[in-house]
Order: sequence, then C-alpha cells, then structure tokens
Amino acid sequence: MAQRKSPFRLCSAPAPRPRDAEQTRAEILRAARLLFATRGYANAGMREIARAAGITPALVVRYFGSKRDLFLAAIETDIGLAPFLGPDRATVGRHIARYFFSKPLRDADTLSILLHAAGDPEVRDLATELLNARVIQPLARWLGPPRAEARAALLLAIISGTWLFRQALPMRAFAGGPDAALASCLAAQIQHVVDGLPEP
Amino acid sequence: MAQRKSPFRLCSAPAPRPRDAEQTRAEILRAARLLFATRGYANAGMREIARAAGITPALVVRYFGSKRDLFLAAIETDIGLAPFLGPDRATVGRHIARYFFSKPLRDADTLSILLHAAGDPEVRDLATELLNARVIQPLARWLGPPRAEARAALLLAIISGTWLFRQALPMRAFAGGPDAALASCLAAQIQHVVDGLPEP
DNA sequence: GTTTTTTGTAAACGCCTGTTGACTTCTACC
DNA sequence: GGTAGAAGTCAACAGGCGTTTACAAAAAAC
Repeated sequence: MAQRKSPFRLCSAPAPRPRDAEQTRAEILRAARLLFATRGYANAGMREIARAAGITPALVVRYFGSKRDLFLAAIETDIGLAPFLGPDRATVGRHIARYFFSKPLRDADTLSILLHAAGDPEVRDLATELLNARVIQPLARWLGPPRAEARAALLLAIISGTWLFRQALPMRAFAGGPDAALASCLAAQIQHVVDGLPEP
Repeated sequence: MAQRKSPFRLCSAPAPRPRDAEQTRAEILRAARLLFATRGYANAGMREIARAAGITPALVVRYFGSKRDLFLAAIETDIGLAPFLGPDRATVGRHIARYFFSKPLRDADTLSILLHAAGDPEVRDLATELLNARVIQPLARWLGPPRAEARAALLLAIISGTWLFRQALPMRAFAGGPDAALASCLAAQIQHVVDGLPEP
C-alpha cells in the first residue's frame, strides 16, 4: 500500500522531518558524538549512528565522506577544560574533581570520545595527538614550570582513571553517586599536582 | 613439488613443530594474552592469534571453543598484585608506583587485558566483574576501613590512568622512561590513599 | 601391519561492516 | 506550471569477522 506523504498524510505514517541540510548535519553529529562517546569508535556502527539521527547510512557518508571523517568532525569541538584554567589556582583541584564526579558525566563529552578511542588502531594515534594538543599542552602552559608537561599528563591520567571506572568499566564503588570523601581526596591529589611535584 | 617431511627433511621446508597438544594449547594462550593485551578484544582477530601461535584459526576454536572462551581462559591468571600487599604498609605506594612506571610494562599483563576490554560490549561486564573480584576486593580487604572499597577503587583508578597514557594512548610525557619526579608523586598519591582519606 | 584416534589444515559459510551507485521525492527557482 | 538540483532512500558490493565442515597426516593402539 502506497503511503501518501503530503499534504494529507495518514496518521500511521510518521511525520518526515522537513528537509533541512544544516539541521540534518547537526543531528548526525549529535548522534555520532553520543555513540562514539558511549560505545567507542569501532562499536559505533554507521547504521546505528544513522538510525539515531533518523536517516539512512548512505546519507551519513554523503554528509561526512567516511566514518573516519565523521569521527574527525565529532572531535572538532572544545574539550571544555578552559573554564577551570582561570587565575584562581588554589581551588582548581576542587572544581575539576567536582566536575568529573558530577553524575551523570555529560554523555557526549569530547574527552569520553577520545579516551574511548584508546586501543583502536584506526583512531588511536589521532586521539593521542588531540589529547596532547587540546589538553596536555594548554594544561602545561597554565601549570607552568617545573615539569609542566609531565605534571599536566599526570593530572590528565588521574582524571582519566576516574573516568575509566565511572564510564567505561563502571565499578560499584564509583557508581553510588558523588562520594564526598572520594571527591575531596581526588581534589587534594589534583591540587597537589597543580601546586607542583615534590623533588625526588 | 611435494615436500618430504621425515626423517630426511629438505632445508627449505620449515620444521613443523612436533605434535604436542599441551604445548600448542599453551602457545595459543600465550599469543592470545599478548594480542588481547596490546590490541584489545575486538581488534585481536582469531586469524591473527592463530598466526602468532603458528597454527590455523580452526584449531584455536577446537582448543578453546570460541573467541570469548579463549578470552576467559586468557584472564584466568593471577593479576600479580599480591606481592605488594605485604605487612609493610609504609612503602607500598613507592613499590606499586615503581612497578607501574617500570619500562616496559609487561606486555601480556592481565591488567592490560582487562583495561583494554573497556568499552567492548562483548567483554566489558566480564572485565568489570573480574577487576572487582581480583583487584578491588583483595585490595579493599588489605586496606581495611574506613571506606575500604572506595579507596581501593580510587587506587586502581590512579594506576589505570597512568597505564592508559603509557600503553593505550602513549603520551609523550610518559614515554620518556621512568621519570623519577613523576614516580615519586604517583607514589605519594598512592600512599595517601593507602594511609586513608581525609574527611570531607 | 592395519586400524583408530589424535592433531592439524584448507576451504567455505553466514553474518556484519563501511561504502557505493541507481533511484525516488521534495523544494526552489524561472 | 515545469524543471533543475538538492535531500533522502534502497539495494547491493567487497571485505573482514568468528565459526564450521570435510579432509589429510601423524601418532598410537591393536
């Protein structure tokens, strides 16, 4: 049975979204970011992304060229670390800790996308470079000497470790909501790195 | 040209390994552990594992049933954390930090296999459970109150974060060999969790 | 020495993936 | 109102995956 589309549509046929290239592109990107962040690159299929965006896989390719290019577009957003890097260095540990212990962590976070790309040979190097350029280096500049880059990497490692057991391998101990004691300990550790490392 | 096999073999024909089921099984397990640890579950193919073990993919299935069962067998080994959990609580932070900053980290480490399984829907829950049972719980028992499980999870998160940027997403700052300052800071942080968390 | 069991290989199967090309359908312009 | 082009769908392709089946060869049992 042929379905009439317009202007007198049958009720059983779901209303097709008005054709708007810009909005469709944005919708694809939104779906891709969400799925890349929650399932990882390899496990987020083009068909699944297309279905989440309400369109066809072929259209995803037409808009973004390939899956890898879609991934590139998906991580072309700010990592969202800038708000923490203000002049107030004394409380930044607490702010970062609270942000990364907030529940739930923003699903389509760029950091989640990049961390979930670990171990995927197709995008691993890309994620590594981007984490270096977008997180480590700005963080290192903000931290300043001594050992700015090493301290920045260590700070990101602490943040990523907590992310790992809240999002990727959800542990019972981390699942019970924001634990004040955990958060404060995390804050202290971050602050410790911010203030500088002890000499060996 | 037919190749003679035995007892007078031509030099050009590589010597086939003598048929030894037990050794073949061990060889498969060794190859699987190495590839699961370095490439992750999804990206370690049966053909690749079989090739690394010097046999045929069909034989891997005959020995272990399926890829998932092979993974189960691959993680059925000690995590290697026990040596650190001795009576000397004052220096455990330093020992653990030195171990996880040692270069290179053991490739086929069970911890690497489990952490690399993050985000893979096929084995993620399994890895989570095993990390709980084999790492968090023993660690929590050893740490003792207060908040034993939360502190154990936080400790594992710190260790895993450094693992992430040394193995999975190799960062330049972590690649330059054991950094004494980094290691000592890591040791201090671990020790801090071992000694107990500050009250909020 | 023959037969049976174990140990291994080769080729294929069904499924899923990213991607492509041919084809509709809606929209905007002349 | 007719038409060019954008927006979207559909079915198929090539390739990789884990797995299976059929078969060969070595070792062991009789």
